Amino acid sequence: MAHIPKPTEGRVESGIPQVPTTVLRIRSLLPSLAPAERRVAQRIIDDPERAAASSITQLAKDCATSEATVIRFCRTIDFSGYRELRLALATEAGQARGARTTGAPEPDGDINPDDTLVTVVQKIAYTDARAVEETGAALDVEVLRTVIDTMASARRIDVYGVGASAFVGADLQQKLHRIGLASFAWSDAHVMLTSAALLDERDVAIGISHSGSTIDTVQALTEAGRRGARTVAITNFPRSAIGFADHVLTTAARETTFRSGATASRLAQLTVVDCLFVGLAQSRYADSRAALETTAEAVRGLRINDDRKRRRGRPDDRTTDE
Amino acid sequence: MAHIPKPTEGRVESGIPQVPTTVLRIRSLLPSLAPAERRVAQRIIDDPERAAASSITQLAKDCATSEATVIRFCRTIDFSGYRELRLALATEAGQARGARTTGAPEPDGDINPDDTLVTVVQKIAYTDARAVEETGAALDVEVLRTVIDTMASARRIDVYGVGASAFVGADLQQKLHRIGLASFAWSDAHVMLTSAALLDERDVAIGISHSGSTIDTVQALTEAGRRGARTVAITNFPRSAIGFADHVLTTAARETTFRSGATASRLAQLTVVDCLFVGLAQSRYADSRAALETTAEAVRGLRINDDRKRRRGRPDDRTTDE
DNA sequence: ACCAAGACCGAAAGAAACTTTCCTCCATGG
DNA sequence: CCATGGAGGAAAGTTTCTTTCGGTCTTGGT
Repeated sequence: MAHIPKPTEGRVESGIPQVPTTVLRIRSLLPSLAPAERRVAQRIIDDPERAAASSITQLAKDCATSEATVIRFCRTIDFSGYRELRLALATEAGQARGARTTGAPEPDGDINPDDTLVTVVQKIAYTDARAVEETGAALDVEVLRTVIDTMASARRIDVYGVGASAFVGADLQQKLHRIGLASFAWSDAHVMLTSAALLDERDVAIGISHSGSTIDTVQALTEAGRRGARTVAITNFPRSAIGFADHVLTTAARETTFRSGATASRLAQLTVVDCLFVGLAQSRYADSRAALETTAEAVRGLRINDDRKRRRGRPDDRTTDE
Repeated sequence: MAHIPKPTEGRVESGIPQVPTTVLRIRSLLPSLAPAERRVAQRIIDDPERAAASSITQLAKDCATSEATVIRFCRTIDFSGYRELRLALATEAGQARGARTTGAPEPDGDINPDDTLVTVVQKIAYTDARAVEETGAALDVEVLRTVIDTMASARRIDVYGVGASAFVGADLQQKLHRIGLASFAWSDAHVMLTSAALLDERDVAIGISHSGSTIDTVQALTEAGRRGARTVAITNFPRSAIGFADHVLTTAARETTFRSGATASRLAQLTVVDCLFVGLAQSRYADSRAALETTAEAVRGLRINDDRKRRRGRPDDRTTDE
């Protein structure tokens, strides 16, 4: 009989449509098998996943034959034994499953009132992840670099945002603070304006607005600009009112109808915040590292060491937040 | 302690890019493992495919431990034994391989001080997106459903979180409020406790902590439970101190060393918040719709209509936030 | 400091799964 | 009618997996 290569031998590593080579091989050898072995083969072809989950004893019984025959069968199709066959089957079953689900192209993203909860979770995770990914891909690194440089040397940094963007602003402020940059986050129209009025050429003001049209934020940023501060906008719509800023960092989130409640948008904004934060921390590495470690040390005592019956070792000491 | 689901139970089976849920589970339980078991876990995380191909004897030897420990490890992560774990790993390895051929090569996640800014942005977007995606894939929908039902009929909902998790809590509170659910978010230890003391059987308390060990949050949630309220935890480490909660929703974020500043973790938490929010909005469709529209209407006036020369019409009116 | 409780872990016995060996059965062709 | 050889199963042999048990090390409480 001509040599039929085993799955792991010289095989093309990446034909796009992955195929269950082992099952195919078995099928092609089917006619040349003895009756008892053929029963085994047939059963595996019928349901490889199930076969992978059975012990050799079980499989032999299912095929009304002996374990020895199964072993012989494994040898016939060029495996060293049952273990190896089983591993190959399990792997291929996984591939098949992966392909199956990957094939189902993602939903329109929009959520219907009668979607099942499983679908809802899938769609949310999908659109949220996409918002993050696309924001990263679309982010203008040159602008980012400029903003980072400007911030690194700023005397003071003001952050404006209302509604959901206020939380993003607060998050940014907290992070800046942790690496030793003086910054403030405001979400009250009056306070924003009064704070902006105190800025000058040495300062930076950052306005966060998904729509780019939030009056309070735009006004505060405008005021900051009038006072001479460098202005930065984080928005999904660079051509909106807030686009006048010196530097515009664009997010790429598409909110769907039902979820008009600022879901993907704030994740996209936070991604930008992460880029700012890490970029800054990196550009001021020595300072940041020290500051991060100091702050980490400070909150360490706020962790529970072992207050309940639980396996030893408290969760990673490294995480210093929340 | 709340039930921690096995890979095959009520869980979302398919974020687009297939996700290795077993490995994710192991990762989330890593900190709660004993030293010897942790070595085993680490080795599996490092190279699942190789682990799947090893016998228990081999694996034990590689980890410089006994086979008994490996078995114990399998039990800790809710497998019936080594065989089952091996099968799951083999299947996932297959999935990964199938996905790899189509997908892009993955960066190694960790950020070095001398990475270029472009690389930094790529890595951030990648890990952030992965955190969102994997959280969605690993989320236990049954638990989510229970939590949603409980919340929908609650008299009042308290949300606890400090540090970065405080912003997530505030975000959740804001969203709940928008669909007409009475809720409060606290981040001050004293206020948390006093608020928790006022809860009873009709109420729900939600504690948010990445590590699961933040003293303030855990104490407040404990107090709430003692008063009879239903308790919910959102954490990356279900076996941590906060795991006592009636219902545990697990996130799947891996913070990298440099970014120990709560980046991916809060995105993962927000993804869970989104699922809660949309799930609730959906289950109370009529009420939510009305409430959403009313609130949207209320903030509409806070948008700029056309205050400068700008191309298209103003961005989506539907987005009602920030 | 000392003891008790309990977590942790490996050695070894026991069970199950896998592999090899060997023997029987049976069809075939001289 | 008998040698021959392949198919297939029983059982012995080997490896892998699981359970049990006891020892060591912490930890928390006198």
